[in-house]
Amino acid sequence: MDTKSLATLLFDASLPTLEEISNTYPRRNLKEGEKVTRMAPSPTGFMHLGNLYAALTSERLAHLSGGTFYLRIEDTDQKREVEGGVQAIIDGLSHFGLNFDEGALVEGEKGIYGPYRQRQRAKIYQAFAKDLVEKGMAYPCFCSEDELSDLRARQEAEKEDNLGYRGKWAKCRSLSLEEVEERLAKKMPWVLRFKSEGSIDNKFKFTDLVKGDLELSENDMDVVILKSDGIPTYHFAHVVDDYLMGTTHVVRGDEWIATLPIHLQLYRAVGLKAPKYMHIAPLMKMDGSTKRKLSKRKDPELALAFYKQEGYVVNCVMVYLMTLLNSNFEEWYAQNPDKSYRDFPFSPKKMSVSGALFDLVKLDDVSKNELAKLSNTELYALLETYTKEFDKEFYHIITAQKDKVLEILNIGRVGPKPRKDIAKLSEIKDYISYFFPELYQPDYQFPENISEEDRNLLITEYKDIYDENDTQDEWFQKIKDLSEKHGFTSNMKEYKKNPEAFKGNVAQVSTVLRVQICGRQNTPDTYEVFRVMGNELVKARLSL
RNA sequence: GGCUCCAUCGUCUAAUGGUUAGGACGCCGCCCUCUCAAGGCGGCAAUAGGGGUUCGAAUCCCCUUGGAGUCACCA
Repeated sequence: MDTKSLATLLFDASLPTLEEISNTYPRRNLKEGEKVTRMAPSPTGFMHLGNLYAALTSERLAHLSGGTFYLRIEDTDQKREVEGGVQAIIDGLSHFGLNFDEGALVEGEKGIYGPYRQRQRAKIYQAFAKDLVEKGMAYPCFCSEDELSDLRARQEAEKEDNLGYRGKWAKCRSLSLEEVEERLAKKMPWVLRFKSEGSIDNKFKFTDLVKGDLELSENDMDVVILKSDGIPTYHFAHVVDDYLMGTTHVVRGDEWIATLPIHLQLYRAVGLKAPKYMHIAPLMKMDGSTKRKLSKRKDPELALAFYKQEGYVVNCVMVYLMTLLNSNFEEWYAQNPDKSYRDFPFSPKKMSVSGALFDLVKLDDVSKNELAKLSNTELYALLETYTKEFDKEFYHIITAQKDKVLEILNIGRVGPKPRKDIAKLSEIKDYISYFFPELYQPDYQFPENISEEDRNLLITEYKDIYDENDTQDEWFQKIKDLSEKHGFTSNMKEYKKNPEAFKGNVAQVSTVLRVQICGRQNTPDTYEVFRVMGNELVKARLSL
């Protein structure tokens, strides 16, 4: 077979030479230990927590080493592409604080290793493919979809363990130059297949930075490297791009381990050095009684957009993801509560080899702790941004009374043990609604052991004695006095010993006042609440 | 089904052949307390099963079972 002629037959003469290509893509000049990683999504317009998790791993690895994190768009499958998909990816990640040093932008791109959109790199892949054809390592295949499914059917009938276009089944392997010419003349569509010399019986060892030592079989399938539209498959594009763009560490989901032998084989064939690999375990989710990896199609509630909409604060989500990423992060963070997750000495060695279940309850706990660290002004700023996008009504209310809202958010926030009762921004509206007449929806559930008569008496008398200038001690003394006056003890210990001796206790009296004024049974410290609420509103709500 | 990987409380995990199998979340109880949240103290809760190797196994080996992933002109 005259492979040079075959190559000329198949490819445009205007393709750049490999030398020209390597001149356009200089090797990166990296310092010792400096890493270059990338995120390489297909622009399907949908990102979920699992994508963010993988992106965070890549980003941390690069930036902790002083290296580069870039974005490459894998748009080789036009069918799956969604309008605005690139925008969704970039917006999603930048919302969560992950920024790219180079690569695709919504419009255009930055960096000298572009284009960063694979479809625009068609000629580059074709040049490498042509070279493989010339070397006799790739060949055109004219098999139709029907022929391929026939092939699979025959293999299954023969109880073949390894299905696929390989060895003796690869009939286009043996096409002569004339036969190829003839089919080309008939305008038959073709794909380019890599001619595998590997054998499934040959095992080799491979060291993955996360998974450790793996024993894999050589690939023996003649995989498609260029599709009939001249665009490469993932396998080929990955090999070419990650070399040319100088990726040092490929971080990707462990579903790629199965095809790793293909990639290593292709690297050898094109004569380029393979990067290091980190195959990370995917985030899992409970589906009925079994767990499975997060899916774009099945788990819309895990979309990044969903978390934003729910008001999960970026830093909280990131801290939670870090706890999943490195088992020793939590301990480190507990000892360094004032540091950013970005300061954590993340290590691939500490990554889990099997997939972790995504735990919303734990995320809430992490979030409450994080939000408790914020000042009232910081929390207000987050709330303002959030409500502006997702709750216009509330946005107008809080911006019109910003000082009041700041005071409300400050209740129980200062001091060594700040309240931890907010997990996400969407909860704040209900949490503080009773301060605002326009949101107030009282639910009057009074203590059942206090008669309506006593209750009304307590409320009416309290209205007369409440003074917003009282200190906390004076304030509470008044409530105690009021309680005692009507037969409710202010001594909780006494009450516990002998509840029958009293009508009730001061806690119940306080609850009456809380419910009457706040319209609910649970609030922060009512002294603070009443004070922030203001004399006028407190007195108004005490008016029966 | 073939191949690859994985297996410690419900969940995330620690324990590099010698620990009383540790922590965190959740749950339960008690304390504190004007309610709630927080906080403090305590409790429930795990080495999938079976064989080896060894003075000694969660840890090393084998088998079984279970789980995940993958077998496209998708990535």
